Amino acid sequence: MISQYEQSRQANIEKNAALLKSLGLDKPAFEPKEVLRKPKAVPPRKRKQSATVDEDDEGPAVLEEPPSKAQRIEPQDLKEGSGVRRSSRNAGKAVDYKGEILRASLVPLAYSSGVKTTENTGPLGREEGPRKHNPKTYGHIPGVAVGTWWESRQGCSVDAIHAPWVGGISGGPNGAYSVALSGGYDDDVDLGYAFTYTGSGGRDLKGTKNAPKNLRTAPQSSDQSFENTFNKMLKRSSETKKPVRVIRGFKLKSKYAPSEGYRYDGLYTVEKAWMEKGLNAKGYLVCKYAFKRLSGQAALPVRIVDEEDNQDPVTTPEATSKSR
DNA sequence: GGGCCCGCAGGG
DNA sequence: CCCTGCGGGCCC
Repeated sequence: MISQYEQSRQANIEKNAALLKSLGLDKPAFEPKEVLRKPKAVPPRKRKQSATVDEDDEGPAVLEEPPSKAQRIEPQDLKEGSGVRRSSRNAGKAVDYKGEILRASLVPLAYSSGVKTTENTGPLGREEGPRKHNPKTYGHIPGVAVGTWWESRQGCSVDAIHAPWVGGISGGPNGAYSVALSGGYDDDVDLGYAFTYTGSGGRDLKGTKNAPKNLRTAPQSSDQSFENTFNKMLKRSSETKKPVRVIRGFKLKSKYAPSEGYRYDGLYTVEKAWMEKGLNAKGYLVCKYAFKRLSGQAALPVRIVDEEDNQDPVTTPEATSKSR
């Protein structure tokens, strides 16, 4: 039987999906010529028109794509790995179990997740060190290709793709610079080329005086609003239509989520901002946004969860079996 | 698995 | 300085 939570979730997902459809975002606005079979000379023109880097345009962001065939990963590997997706910072920690299998099949995993380049490794060969670029800019970051993958949010920050280590939204007066999709809200819909996103705020991070929490994330405990700094920035994005960098994380429940770590998925615009009842016990209001992927970017890798079921609103295997 | 605490980057 | 936030490590 279906839990109450799951029921509400499905209902919200349907509403979000309907909204995307009403905006014409239920299917790609373009035929993914991105799915290049053979790397016949990448048309140099298309990068210029849409995936444009705002104002400054030094070093056209590399839009080269990872080998497309490598998008598949062994289904059994994925299954094995699904229990140990904890961002793989297992160094020095019990390394036994399935983690090793993950490690062993690093190549297909890397492709499914994105590509790790030398550009995003710090001086120690890790995801740390000083920034070379300013994250407070709109559009691509020079030298960071769509599909670039990091083990943790720190790497995204160092490479100026998404500055905050925790926060989902980064931005300024003319709109958001970047957002992170990391499964914080279970009723967001992800179609890859479009998705719905939930704003921030309305969570009780500090607890009470007697029971201080000092958390970084927490359940919804009040309404969100567009007065919230970050929600305001995203709303602004829907007006200015400035491109927003998007990263997807391993916690996201979507077939477009990397199996581990975080991946840069390129530029999107915010097509609409609205409010609705969120997925929480009291039905607190949340700010929602519809994102649309700009054309002419490298194809998104797709997780093969099941040979059959590769439908759109994907729930992870464990999510379906678990009730709340 | 869940709970807790922490550093950190950003915005005001 | 203050506050926040779709992390992450650790301990149980």
